[in-house]
Amino acid sequence: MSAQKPSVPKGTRDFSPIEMARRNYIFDTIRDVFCRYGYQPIETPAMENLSTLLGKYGDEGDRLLFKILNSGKYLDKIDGKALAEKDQTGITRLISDKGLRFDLTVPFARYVVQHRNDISFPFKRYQIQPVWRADRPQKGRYREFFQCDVDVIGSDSLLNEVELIQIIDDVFTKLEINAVVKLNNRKILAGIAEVIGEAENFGHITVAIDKLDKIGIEKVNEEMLAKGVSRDAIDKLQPILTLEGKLKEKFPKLLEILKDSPTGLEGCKETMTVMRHLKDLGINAKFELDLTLARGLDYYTGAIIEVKATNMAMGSICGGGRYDDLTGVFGLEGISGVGISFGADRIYDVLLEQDRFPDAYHASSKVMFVNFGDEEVKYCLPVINRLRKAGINTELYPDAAKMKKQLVWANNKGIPFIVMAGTEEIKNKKFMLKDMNKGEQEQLTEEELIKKLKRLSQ
RNA sequence: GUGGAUGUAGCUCAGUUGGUUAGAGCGCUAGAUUGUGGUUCUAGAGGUCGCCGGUUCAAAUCCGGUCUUCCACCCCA
Repeated sequence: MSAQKPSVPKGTRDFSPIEMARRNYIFDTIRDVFCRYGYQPIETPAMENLSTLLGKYGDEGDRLLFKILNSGKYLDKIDGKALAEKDQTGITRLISDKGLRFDLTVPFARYVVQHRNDISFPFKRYQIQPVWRADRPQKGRYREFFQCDVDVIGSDSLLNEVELIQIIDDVFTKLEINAVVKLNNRKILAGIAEVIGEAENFGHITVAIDKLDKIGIEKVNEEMLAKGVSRDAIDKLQPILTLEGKLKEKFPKLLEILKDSPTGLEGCKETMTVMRHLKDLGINAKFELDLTLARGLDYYTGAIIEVKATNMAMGSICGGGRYDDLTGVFGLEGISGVGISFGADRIYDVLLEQDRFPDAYHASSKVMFVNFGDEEVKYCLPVINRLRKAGINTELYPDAAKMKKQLVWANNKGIPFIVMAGTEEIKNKKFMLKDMNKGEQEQLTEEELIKKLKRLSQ
């Protein structure tokens, strides 16, 4: 038997203890903030029916869905004609009816519709789970990654938008990441498309102007022209794209531009209301109106939110927006929701690159007892038990191995304290406590040992 | 899905125009030190050169395919 080289699928990763400690630091921080604002956790299955997922993320999203092959004799359903014509979409529908979830928002909408009778609206939920995308991996882009979603569903109030941005601010303040929150509104974008006379090209226009800071205005114009946007409309768009200045100056200009579009004016008003609240609250993060912020997901209808870490060549670390009709496709009309999603894996990469992980987080147990043999173990075990009951993370090395091996092991594991109890200590009813960082050691009674370690565990 | 780069010891990387026994540092194991780790010294183990095939007397080295990782596009957390 030839040994196969072990590996994990492309774009997926193992997480070792040190990585888990850091990841849990992120999850714990985010979860704490979510709870502080009264959001409640739910979980949904890794897989959903394809009918739930398809058509919610645009064509690109459908392509990136991982599909799960049906069980049983799935080939029986396929006729030779479809195979001969290589009708991939048609065949896929026949052999796969489940897929891995692509995000947490669509499964949440499904959940809300399904459990509508048990939910009292507005419903505030959070959800921290992995999602999967069949994308080609790159820096900060994985095929399996964790999203931390918070959503309010069943409330139109703009206070929800404000609250979500407060949550963003709290999370990144706690994680010590300098973040800038970019805001826009689909209604503003729709209004712009309307006033330049290209309402039907809304999609093409937003996709193109989304790339403005990346490829420049020339290429954006080229792309729009190629997609069938008229020269005249592109000319009209230029002053809007290059709108500069402070918010105070931007909004009056925008209101003037959008004066013939009720939708656009409404989006503008909404964004102004949200920003006014934010200004009054005085949040730490910078926030700005970014008219080029579009976001590809099809279901957004109102506010669009995106967060980037400053000074980092990385995609957004948090994103979201308002969706008015998402539950409608599952048969529950008139329920509007708004939510955001923190990308835990990208936040991890930012924290690692900026060296912002607290050291204390990777510690395992506080103290390890050296194993000298049966007699000594018998002496130590009850004390170890009492240390644990006192809330001190304690472990005993399982084998009576050489002292050196046991100390190296403790050292590698980052255990800060060692207890040695051999014949001498047993005779005196004492314990030798060694501080691994300072190299100092002292003999203590059990009572003193517990007291000291308890103090050091704070 | 499109285009480009990459892969040598557990890790980071050398390796000449194709040539005989593929190296270094770190890590690992043992000893110096039988109850003291993280420093030092000494010794040792560890590689079908990503995988499959081709060219050649001869391939880590050249060619083709494939997979991985990375970069750009697309899109996105």
